[in-house]
Amino acid sequence: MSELEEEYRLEYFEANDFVRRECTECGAHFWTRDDDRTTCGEPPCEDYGFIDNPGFDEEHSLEEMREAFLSFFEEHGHERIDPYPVAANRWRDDVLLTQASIYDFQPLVTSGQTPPPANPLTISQPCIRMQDIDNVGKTGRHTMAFEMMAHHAFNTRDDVDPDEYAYHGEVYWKDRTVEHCDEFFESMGANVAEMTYIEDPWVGGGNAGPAIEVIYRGAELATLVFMSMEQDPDGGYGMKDGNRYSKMDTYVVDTGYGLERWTWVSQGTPTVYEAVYPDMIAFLKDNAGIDLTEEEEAVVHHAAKLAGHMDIDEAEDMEAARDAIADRIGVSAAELEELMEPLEDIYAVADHCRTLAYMLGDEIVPSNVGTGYLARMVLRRTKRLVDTLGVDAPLDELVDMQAERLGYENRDTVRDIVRTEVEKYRETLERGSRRVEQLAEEYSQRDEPIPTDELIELYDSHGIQPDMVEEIAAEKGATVETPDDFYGLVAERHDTAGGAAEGTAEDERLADLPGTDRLYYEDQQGTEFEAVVLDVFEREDGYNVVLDQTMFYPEGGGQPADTGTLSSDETTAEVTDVRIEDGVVFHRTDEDPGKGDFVRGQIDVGRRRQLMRHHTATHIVIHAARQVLGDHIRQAGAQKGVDSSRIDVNHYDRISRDEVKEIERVANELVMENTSVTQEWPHRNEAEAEHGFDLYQGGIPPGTNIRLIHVAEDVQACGGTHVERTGDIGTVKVLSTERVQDGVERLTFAVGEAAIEGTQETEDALYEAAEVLDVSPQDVPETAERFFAEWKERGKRIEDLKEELAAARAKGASGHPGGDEVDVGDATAVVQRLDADMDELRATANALVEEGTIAVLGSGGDGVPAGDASGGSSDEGRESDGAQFVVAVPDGVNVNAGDVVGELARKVGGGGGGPPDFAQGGGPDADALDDALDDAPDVLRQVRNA
RNA sequence: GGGCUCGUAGAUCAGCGGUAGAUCAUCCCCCUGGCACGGGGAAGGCCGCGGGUUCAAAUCCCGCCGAGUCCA
Repeated sequence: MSELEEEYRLEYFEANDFVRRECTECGAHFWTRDDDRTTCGEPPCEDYGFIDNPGFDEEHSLEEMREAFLSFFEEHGHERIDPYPVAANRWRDDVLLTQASIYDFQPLVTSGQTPPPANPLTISQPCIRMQDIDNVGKTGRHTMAFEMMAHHAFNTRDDVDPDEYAYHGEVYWKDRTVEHCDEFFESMGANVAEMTYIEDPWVGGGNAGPAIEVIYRGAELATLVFMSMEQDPDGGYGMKDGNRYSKMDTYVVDTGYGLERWTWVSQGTPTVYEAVYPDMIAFLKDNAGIDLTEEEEAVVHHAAKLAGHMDIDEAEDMEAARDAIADRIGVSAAELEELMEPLEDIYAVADHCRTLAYMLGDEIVPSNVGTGYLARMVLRRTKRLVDTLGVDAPLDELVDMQAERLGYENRDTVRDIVRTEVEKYRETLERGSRRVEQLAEEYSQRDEPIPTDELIELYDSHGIQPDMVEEIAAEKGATVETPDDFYGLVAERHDTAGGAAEGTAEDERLADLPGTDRLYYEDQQGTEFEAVVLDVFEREDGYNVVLDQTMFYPEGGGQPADTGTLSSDETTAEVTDVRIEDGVVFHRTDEDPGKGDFVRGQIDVGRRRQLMRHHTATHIVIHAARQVLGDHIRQAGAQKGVDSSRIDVNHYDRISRDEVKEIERVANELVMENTSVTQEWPHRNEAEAEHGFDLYQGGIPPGTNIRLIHVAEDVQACGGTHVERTGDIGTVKVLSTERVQDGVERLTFAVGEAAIEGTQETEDALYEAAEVLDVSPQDVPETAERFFAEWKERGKRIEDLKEELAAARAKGASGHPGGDEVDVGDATAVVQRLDADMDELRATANALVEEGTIAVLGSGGDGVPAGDASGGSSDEGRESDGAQFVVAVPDGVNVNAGDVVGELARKVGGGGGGPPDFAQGGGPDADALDDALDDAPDVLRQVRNA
């Protein structure tokens, strides 16, 4: 059936008397030494056979197992490699977390562009698989964090050019891989006669190949993948994903041995967790006060054994599985649940804490983006579990237990981050529950369930899970119906089609061009050069010029392109932009310098110098930020400029003013030391071995050799141009900090002249403010504070006075002067023009109503003279800002104030309205104000009659 | 990177075009032998900032700043 069948006929199998069988249960093909075997051995075809019956010579801890594996492969010609971080986005941009050891070598090594750090190699790689999060603790075998033990060999076919790839020839392939695996497990004391090798072709990430699952006593101990094909519509192999594949020039041995699995198998405990985290589980049980009787212990043990070999990979099967298990043990499902749930939570907590230790230990900073978001999710979930269990140890302590076990050195920072995060979560929960309580009260009063869209809103915008809503709502007597497809509905809200980027096709002439010689690396200070024009491409707004060599730096690594000129004997062309594609540098010019001609290149020195200063300064600022804020500081993005540059760094808190000052101090210290800035091109594996992945602050360059820039003890892989000595930077000034995402802080800074200018600008603002206040700059804060306080006080005083004035006016008005008193049926009204602002009008109207009269007040302006005290604009006086009315009606008088205002406002070309007892309005035509007021008595009577 | 929500009194929030409010906290008074409670009153607001629309903006629209949250 499989087109790969031939691939599995290994000499090793033949030589060792293996037979190929088809599983009578699932139909899979497998290889075994046991002639009588009929099934493949993998659950559900067969039960776990190692629980209470350890599968190896002796019990081993995780540490012992790891060492046994690594030293076995060392003894068999492999070099032991240090693990990579779990944050895979440190060396690749297509994934967030390391999910397998092969991730360490994708895509540059597996494609042959970069040599592996050793060949063959063996490694113990910490991995995190978030997709298993719901199963952790429940199935007995799923963990989110695990170590993948592996041996890898990177091969190229003999018939390819030895120089085409970064490694050449075959190290070993399928036979040796299976042999190693077989021998390793035999050396651990496994009974190899019980082992089966299942044929299970592998497909993933555009690659594919034959693969073998290694099964022992029902447990999958290893997967041996032979990555050798790539997706190709015309390929000769059809794989299970429905695509066609063809053979590649490179072929890679990718093995994965689950360290936790075989530690478990060696111990034969009911669950993997008890084998892997015995200490932490004991601690948590003790802390949560879980003390089972012997009888209960027996039930749990029995249930765990059953759960282990039931196929419950999906969370929704969980309940059915639990029922079935309860049935088989002979207890009620409810009893079993009560017994099992706390234990499951404890298992999950232990696993999650290890996950967090990996993430935070590898310097992931919690945030609402990227890996930081994943870390936050895990942390919050763990916190919920810990609270449910009633464990009173703080979470940072629990995570620290794992961080200590894993040997991390930044444990204090990790604890600090956990504490900060827990506090943030507490605040979110508090905010959230207040919100839910309110909603719950509202809906319980109306006797309605809380609607689904409210639920979605609560989750999507406020991070509150439906089960939490249910809990709080129940307390308030409200009901909630969470739809089954809740998370689907949330996803729908996010369903917006993203536009696909359009690719641009380049001329085929391009392919023939040689890579441009880049003089800016040889001589970073150089500004003039001579070159031959190899080709010129006409573009809409100019020309793309390709030279044999250039000193122009193309945009890259956050450093903008150089500008300048290319001149021949006849013309001088302005270079406005420079780009690099596949090693070819394109100079965008306004004129055609002529193909085949000699040109003299001249780059804009001032611009370049400033860019170089900023680039070197970027390294210095990162370095300083690291020293001040902690080792977790890492560049999350950068943009250099002429006037200022910015870098984004991961940090779990806002950067305080004091920290900014300290960063400036440390940075400028480096500048004043005036140490030389050096570059080197070491082999990447040596560079990585010596400096680690922190080299790659600004992205991962391909190639065997990489360029390193040293500034004092700071080392970064970097393709940019730099000054010769740190003193050339002059000075570094941090202009501002902003929070660009949660967990990502942006530092904007300037160097050299730009730093001085930046400081001067700030000073100017201060001096101007000082001048306005007529005090010395030092006194500005205090004075501003005093003025602001006085200003507020005056505002209040004016309010009070207006009210007093209004009351006095009202009294006066009823004694006639200033206003006309009109009889409107059984009430009297005062109609009055009063050029004052709205507040004053309202106050007066209120005072009149107090006196028992209807108030109809009109204003043609606020009565304040045009302009202000400094009044310069007397040329036109002040344009009238229109007419305003306030109409107020006392209780019990049958006049609708809104109608009156509406009618009056219409006469001045505007509108108005308001409640029946107090309405406001106005219009632009102030000249018609008096006429409108004259008509007011009629309007009042009309409205009354209506 | 994208979506959504929120910035109003010291705190928590209501108001969502028409006179800025409630509760708690604060201060004063009453009740009591004293305290808690209770009752009465007062003080406390650039309604985040800046534009726009409108006769009128806390309220509608746009931009910025700040905070939160979900997804990749």
